Amino acid sequence: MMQESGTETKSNGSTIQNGASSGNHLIECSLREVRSNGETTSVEIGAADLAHLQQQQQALQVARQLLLQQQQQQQQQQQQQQVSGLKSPKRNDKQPALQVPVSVAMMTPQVITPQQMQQILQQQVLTPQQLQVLLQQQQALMLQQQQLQEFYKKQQEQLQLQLLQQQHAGKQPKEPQQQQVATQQLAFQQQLLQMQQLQQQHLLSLQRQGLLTIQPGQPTLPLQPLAQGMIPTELQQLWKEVTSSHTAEETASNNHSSLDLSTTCVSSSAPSKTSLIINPHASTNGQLSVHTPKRESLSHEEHSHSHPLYGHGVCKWPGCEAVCEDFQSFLKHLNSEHALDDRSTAQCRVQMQVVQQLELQLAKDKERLQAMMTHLHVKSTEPKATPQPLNLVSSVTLSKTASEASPQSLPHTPTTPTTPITPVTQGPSVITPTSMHNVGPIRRRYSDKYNVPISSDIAQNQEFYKNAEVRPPFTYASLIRQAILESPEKQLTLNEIYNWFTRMFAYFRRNAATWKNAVRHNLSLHKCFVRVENVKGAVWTVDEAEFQKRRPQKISGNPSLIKNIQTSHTYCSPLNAALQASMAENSIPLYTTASMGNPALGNLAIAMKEELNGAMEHTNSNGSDSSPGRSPMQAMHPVHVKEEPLDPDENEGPLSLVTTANHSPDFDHDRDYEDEPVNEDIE
DNA sequence: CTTTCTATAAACAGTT
DNA sequence: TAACTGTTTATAGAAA
Repeated sequence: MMQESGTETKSNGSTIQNGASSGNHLIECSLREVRSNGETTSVEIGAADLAHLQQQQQALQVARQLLLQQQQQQQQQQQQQQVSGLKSPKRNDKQPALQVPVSVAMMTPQVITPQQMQQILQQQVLTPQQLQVLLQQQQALMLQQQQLQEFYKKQQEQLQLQLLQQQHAGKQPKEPQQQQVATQQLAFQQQLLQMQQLQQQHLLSLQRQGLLTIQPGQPTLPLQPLAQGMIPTELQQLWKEVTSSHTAEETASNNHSSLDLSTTCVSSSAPSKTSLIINPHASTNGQLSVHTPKRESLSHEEHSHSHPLYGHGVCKWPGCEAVCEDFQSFLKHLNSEHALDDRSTAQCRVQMQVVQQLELQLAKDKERLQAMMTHLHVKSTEPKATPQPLNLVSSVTLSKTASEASPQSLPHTPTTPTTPITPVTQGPSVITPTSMHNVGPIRRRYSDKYNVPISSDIAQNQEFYKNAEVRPPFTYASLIRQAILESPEKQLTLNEIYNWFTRMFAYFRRNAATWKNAVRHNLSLHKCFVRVENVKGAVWTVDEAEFQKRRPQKISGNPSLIKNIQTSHTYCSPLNAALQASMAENSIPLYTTASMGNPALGNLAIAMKEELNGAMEHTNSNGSDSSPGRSPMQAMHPVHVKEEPLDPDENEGPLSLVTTANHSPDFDHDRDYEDEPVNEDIE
């Protein structure tokens, strides 16, 4: 395995070196060159950055190990739950006649097969209780942020008024007023601090539960950037404004501690002590403040927020919005309408994906910010994330070689897989694994994804596939074809195909021997792949007609998924509403940065719609019928989504359609974010 | 139960 | 010679 990646870098290294010998400015162009060659590498990294990168890597490794441990725990729990029903997976011959399920053997720490990893990644199994808790936490935090914003605005108005009054009334009554102002100011600041703490805690808990991995780039102090990232930038700026302006006017006469506070807060998301000590309010209710977030201070309408699913007399359950006069009726409503059933479960799943997507987004933006700051302040070039064989996980898999293996594989800038990470499941598994998404036998059959065309799926979930080591739900043949068709010339060498795989899918960054063999095997086996002798050697092309011949076998997603969707497909509309609502009211306001234009969220929605839609079509055509007629989903998509406005080049289309003359080398679609080419060394 | 498709593993030969 | 590329065979699981 290491061997494999070693050889890979070797072959890549040669091309890089060619570039390197050409001049000193290579760094700024090497990326492009390399990419256009279809090479995947990050050798263009400056030697000065190695230390930094290694730090990052170590941090990530720690995070990953943590994650793996949790996943193992989860795995074990699941296995305990389903010991009986286990289909013994593959390679039973290696097992003694006892018929010990292979998975039991895999419970051994540090030993996780790729299949298991993948399965773990895809399962997303949570107990409803956990889901509830997580979602509540999340929503509570968001509510708090909103509250704080509102509160802050009010306070700022008040402040302005008072300042004006002061100016008009002369300086006599200065003291009491100013003290009042200062007190309010402090209260506000303290709330912000508390919120930060809460967010930190929340993030930490997410991390612990495996929903979030530690971001690279903050090897030493993960907390600080995390907290910063969680604060809406607007809010932060406002805060800064007010503190600076206020202190500017005030410090002359008044030596209140607001200055210290503000500076400490702004510069480093302050430790809790300072705020608690300084703030008089904190001293009164400080003991509780950490765990019961500053509700007291928000006095008004606090009841309405005592439950994250209840606000403004409306049930906040995604897609519900039922009006509840008081909290009691809300509780009643909650218990009756949102009890634990398929529907709620499905909604939870959606919500979880929303949250995960948001977290992924957040991680990206933080990374981006980090890169920007790094670029502006330090000279460092933070060469982001050229997809690189991520040996971390695989080395963990290798258990023993892990410790020594990773350090030497230098420029891994691990892109962070944050999306589908399964937290530890615990408690009664009311939801059987089979009722959840993507659970299957360890060796899952990955035929082409039901109905969802490969190119659109890849395009839409590009980030996901790049970062999460999840096996793409397409056959090797489909993937190879996609790789070839994406290339400008519609032809690729074997090595270029390899590189496409590793570039596009984190999953293919390990076990190279296996999948490369499979790729070769597929190329040889399928008539649709034609080998063409070229000047430089041989390239592979696609015989589309042949490929289409082989097409009829395109069905089937995961049966469990479909079953699950089917049971809940009548709720598609609410789900969708929930998704949109979530994005509208929660996420978007938080992302005031460049990520606004980022299609990731929209893509999620689309992908999920497709998922639902595809599954439904499948079930409908399956004859299972059951009055599919008035599914809300069909109202939304009367016809199956062949439309695919996002990507014209589609499977079914003739090859000529696929030609994208404007397609610059095969990675212009990476624009979305991916690998910050921060390499511009302007010195 | 059979067939087909796919994944995986591996042997092997030719080429670089 | 070793690594890469390409072909072929065998086996097994999944799905139709």
